[in-house]
Amino acid sequence: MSIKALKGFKDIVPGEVETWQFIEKTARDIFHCFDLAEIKVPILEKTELFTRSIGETTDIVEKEMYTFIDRNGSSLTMRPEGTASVLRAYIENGLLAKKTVQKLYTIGPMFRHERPQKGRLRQFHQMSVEVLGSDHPRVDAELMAMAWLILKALGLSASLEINSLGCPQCRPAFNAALLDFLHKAENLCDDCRRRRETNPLRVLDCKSSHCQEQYQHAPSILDFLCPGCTSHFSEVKEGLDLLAIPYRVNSFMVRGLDYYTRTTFELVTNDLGAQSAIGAGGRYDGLVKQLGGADVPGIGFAMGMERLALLLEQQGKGVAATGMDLFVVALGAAAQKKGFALTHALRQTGHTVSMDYQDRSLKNQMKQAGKAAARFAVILGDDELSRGEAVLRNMESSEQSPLAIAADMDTWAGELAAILS
RNA sequence: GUGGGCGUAGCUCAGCUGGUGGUAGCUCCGGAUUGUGGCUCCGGUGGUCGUGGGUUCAAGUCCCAUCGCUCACCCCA
Repeated sequence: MSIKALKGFKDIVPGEVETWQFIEKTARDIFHCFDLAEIKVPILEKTELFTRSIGETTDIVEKEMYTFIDRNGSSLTMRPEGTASVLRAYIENGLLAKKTVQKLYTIGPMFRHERPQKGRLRQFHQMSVEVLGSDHPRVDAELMAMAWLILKALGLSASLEINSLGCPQCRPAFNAALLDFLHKAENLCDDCRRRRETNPLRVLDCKSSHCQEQYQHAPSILDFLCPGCTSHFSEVKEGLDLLAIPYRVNSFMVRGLDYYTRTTFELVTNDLGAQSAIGAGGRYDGLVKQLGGADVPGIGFAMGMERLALLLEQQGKGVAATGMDLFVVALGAAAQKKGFALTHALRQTGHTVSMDYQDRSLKNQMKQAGKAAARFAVILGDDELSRGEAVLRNMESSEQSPLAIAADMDTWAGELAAILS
């Protein structure tokens, strides 16, 4: 039995990778428009970084992390999300001192040891954005607008749901009211009874229609927000209105990580099976300080690249590989040598060129040229060579014309390059 | 961690109440066209039926185990 990739780990092969490149390029272009800078951070960190930021009692930390003991005895973890690493880098590199508001993005793999299913892998990829140094509500609105633009540029649509989780000042009162409500509620499902004790906020997210019915009368976090959080939230909404970004307030929306404060949001779709979120994020004003940095507010979000790629493929918007400019068809030993040199010379002019080295039949080489979606073919045979000529074939129109071979290879390549451009 | 579905050629799949693995489609290679791709036609390569046990005269088919994939729960991007 040959060795296979690990469960939940996938190869992204030619034919699929073009769609990924499209997603990444589209996002990078938009990130650039919003003046974000890229930051590349390690995928391996000390375990403590994640337990401190994500929260000890979250599912991620409790049962999903790829954690192992290093040779020197320290506990390391493959990052399950991007924010913690980026904030660590932000603090460690003193980026605060270089710019009061840092807008950063990073793209790369994340690791969570879950059971794989549609749109969910153990190694998955996110494009994530962090804006550090401002708690202005327009930053929140701008970030959501940016996520919205990326989806739009990809030709996808999703609905934006927003909520506010309040701050350490106002959330305790809500938690108390919620707990009180939940303990009075009757006939909660088993999951909700369990969650009521572990993470009361999560209960509101229950999918059981019976539970949801009861939660219609649950206290809303929005009624408990302190004046500061209330006005912040309404300014976020005003910001979205100013940019004409449609959204829906979902006071039941909760996030899976402990560090969120105030604004949270999700971009949701119905087209991904059980998975609905293609992007999500929120504000985390206390987190930088909690990780040992200055008291700097921040907000971020991440988009799941597998999910974006899945949606694009599903909607027939996948991206095909681009064809090559020229395929060199060579017949016979002398022509092979000439073609080999021509191929190299043309590549140096910036064109995509290929040829076959197996000395296959003309028919076969033409077939390869067609399959590679080459725009042109140059046919080099012994007859032509002896006359100092080759044949240039336009693969789409099937028109052919003789092509004089210049004595100097670079000259010839230059002439051909001009035709290709 | 829990539950459902599925493992037959490189890919997509037929294969009935057990009775010799399919002229199956696509791909690949060759030919029709002695030097011209796509379309068509013809031929060819390609299989430990996931693995290991069991039942049987006989197992791709039935039973058990195991591994893998997949969907869903939980949770999440």
